Amino acid sequence: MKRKKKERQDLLKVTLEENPFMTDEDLADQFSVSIQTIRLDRLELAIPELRERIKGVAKKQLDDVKALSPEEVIGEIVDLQLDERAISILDVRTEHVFTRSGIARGHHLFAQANSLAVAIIDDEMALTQKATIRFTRQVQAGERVIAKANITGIEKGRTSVEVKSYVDQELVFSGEFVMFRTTERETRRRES
Amino acid sequence: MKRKKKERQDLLKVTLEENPFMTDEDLADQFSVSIQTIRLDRLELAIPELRERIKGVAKKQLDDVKALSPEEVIGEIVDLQLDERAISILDVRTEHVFTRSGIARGHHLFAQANSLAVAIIDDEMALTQKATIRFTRQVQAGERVIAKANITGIEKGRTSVEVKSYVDQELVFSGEFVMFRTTERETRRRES
DNA sequence: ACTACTCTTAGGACCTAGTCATATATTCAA
DNA sequence: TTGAATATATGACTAGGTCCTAAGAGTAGT
Repeated sequence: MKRKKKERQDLLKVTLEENPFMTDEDLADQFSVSIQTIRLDRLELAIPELRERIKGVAKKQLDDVKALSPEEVIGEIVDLQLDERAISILDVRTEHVFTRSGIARGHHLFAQANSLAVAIIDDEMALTQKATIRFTRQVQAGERVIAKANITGIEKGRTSVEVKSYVDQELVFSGEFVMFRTTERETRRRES
Repeated sequence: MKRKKKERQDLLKVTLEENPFMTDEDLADQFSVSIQTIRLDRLELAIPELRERIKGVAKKQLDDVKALSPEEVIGEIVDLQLDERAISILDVRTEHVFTRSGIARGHHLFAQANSLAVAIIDDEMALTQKATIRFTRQVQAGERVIAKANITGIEKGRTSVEVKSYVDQELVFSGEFVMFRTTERETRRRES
């Protein structure tokens, strides 16, 4: 019965995915096999023991606290022509998506676009003043989003940037950003 | 030396808060006392052992994922009337701001507003389809942003949400979100 | 100086949820 | 029926604790 083992292991995998807190004993009970069999299964599937499992989950949790954006830019900038155009890449991973649907949360796509709009500005500082955005297609985990920004207009203190994001040539996001720029003569130096 | 013990225990507490992964042995080394002393300290402070600690952290993580609201949302929701209004609070900290200027990056304010717009929807799933946003005032680290969302219109499959964010009564952000909603008749149940 | 007290350290028995290695039993398919 | 795959059993060992008892160290009051 080759199928029996395979079946059990598949089930074991998903079972532990949605409830990592089960001991080998619990699992043995559930699948009506011996503890040793469960251990062998885990070994074959390279699933760590309970303690390591929950340690992993806990570590992730702690990382998530920092989450959203330690770096200055969301996504990796691969091309940058100041005051002209810029391109960045964002690999959508599980932490970017809704757990239920697997669809990327809007604010990550926005964050990528917004970061790019900031980066493209050739000035000391750039802030988003206004934006009109459109999410045209859902993005799943595992997909790579390429955002392309272009300057569409420069007036004194104000710059318009258009950002279009694609997954495989397909438009998933577009936005029109109005950026505010200053030349570092802002109200600064307020130590308190 | 009554202070010595108290001091150590206080330190122990904060140490474990920011790094729950330390064993008693690690802690004993750090404080140059015996393991037994650490155990006594934990006992007095009612701090559980390593395994229970990380189990707690991990459980929280998993709950958050399941709960859909708390951690899926940027900012803490303090009021929620489904399909009516919602309020969330975001404390802007150093990781949210540009290191140069100390001004909050737009996408965090957007993320808070977007999250709130998602949370307010009384349906299985909600996605942002379109948004027009405006950053009306810069937000510094240390400030508390209160976002208020109101439903402004519901049609079948589409809901308009208005979000206004304030720091001390002062408007810092406003946005008009068009949300897409579905009722969980998604492709699910694929055992393989 | 002696006692009283808190604090600290030490030791042993036990626990859980494993590890690894070895041996035996069961099952199935050729 | 025999051999390979699969399953189970057993024993020795581990980390990171628990709980309990006992004893030493430091300090204060009388």
